[in-house]
Amino acid sequence: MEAAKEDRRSKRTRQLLGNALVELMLEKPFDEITVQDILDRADIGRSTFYAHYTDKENLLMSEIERVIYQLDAYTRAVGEQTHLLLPSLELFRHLREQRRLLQAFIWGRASDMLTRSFQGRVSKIVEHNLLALMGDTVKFSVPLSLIADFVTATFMTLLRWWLDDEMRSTPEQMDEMFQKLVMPGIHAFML
Amino acid sequence: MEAAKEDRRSKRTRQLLGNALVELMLEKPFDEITVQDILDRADIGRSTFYAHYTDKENLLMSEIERVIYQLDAYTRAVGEQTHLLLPSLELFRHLREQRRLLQAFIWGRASDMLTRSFQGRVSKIVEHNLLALMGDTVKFSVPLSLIADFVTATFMTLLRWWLDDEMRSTPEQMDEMFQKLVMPGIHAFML
DNA sequence: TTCGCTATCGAACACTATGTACAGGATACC
DNA sequence: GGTATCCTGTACATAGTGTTCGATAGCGAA
Repeated sequence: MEAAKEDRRSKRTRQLLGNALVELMLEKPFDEITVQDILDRADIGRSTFYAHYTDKENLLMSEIERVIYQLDAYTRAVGEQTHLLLPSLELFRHLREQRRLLQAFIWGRASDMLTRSFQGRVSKIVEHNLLALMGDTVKFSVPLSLIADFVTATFMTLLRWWLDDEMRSTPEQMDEMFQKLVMPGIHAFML
Repeated sequence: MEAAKEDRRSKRTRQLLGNALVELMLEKPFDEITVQDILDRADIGRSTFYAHYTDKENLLMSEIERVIYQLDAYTRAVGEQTHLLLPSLELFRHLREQRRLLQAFIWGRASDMLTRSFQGRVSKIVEHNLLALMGDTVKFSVPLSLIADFVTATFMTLLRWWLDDEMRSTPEQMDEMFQKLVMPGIHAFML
């Protein structure tokens, strides 16, 4: 929406730094990675790094935001489907393309930060769809936020399991498992 | 079972350091806590710290292990109850007593490490009970490890939600929610 | 192509935290 | 009371962080 004009050099630098971090996170945990490591890998000068980011953490966050943004754009492109709590099939399909990136976060022990952002985003979708889905006719005997957390956590669990299993299952199979695990539990709380 | 004889001084030192860390984690995230902070809070000399622990992380881990150990001892005392996947009611009761400690881990952003250890321990219980519960008569259409992960993740989600909600619900209510959320989903995968 | 602007470079620097070493004093154990 | 063990305080080497600045190179617009 803004920053339409970014200097080629800046863009290049940011990309190099981001890629370097991801590569390194495939090799060792995030907090064992030093700024110097990133600099060497990206072949970028020290002062340049600090011209773009305040921190290692700052760089990590900006990478996370990129993932979330793409995920967001994707779900928006897919359109609203209020017949489901989550467009889970589409999400699994989309995330399969991001395997390398997701793996980096998990190997790099930065999965909790990813999960946190993820959780925030996915929870919103779930709450929104939950409301739209049932108008005012259906109520729950527990807080919506808890339902949303449950749905999200299950999704994340499946995602992690999928990655550990080297993504052998198809997105369709993952989606089926997800629906089967999650929906019956939720129905138990409808009034 | 071993190390029955530990010098009073050592024990005291370890306790002071552990408590100091927990106190500090109630105030700020773990990786913003410096060894010096811990030393000041515990009023312990620098070299003494390194005589006991190699690291900040090392100290954290030993605190986590203490929690897990207690949890383990508790569930063992409660006895095996194979009519359930998890002695969840007992766990909720037990964990209510540990509120301060749990809160420290969550506020201190060290919840992922706690969760990891927790997950490992709880998953074993679940897998064990799952097998004992159904002998060879019942099979699942998905790997047991996935079921275990699902159960554990849901438990952890409820636990986190409970803490965020300042533990307003009773252990009994928590247990009921847990059972309702988890069991229907699992039945869907029984063959 | 030229010109002005901005990003990058690299080296130097101050600062903070880490982990180690050691000698002298205190405390626990038997 | 004697001895082993732990604690203390200081000093030090090392490593990583974040900043500064003058020089250089690359960009984009006229």
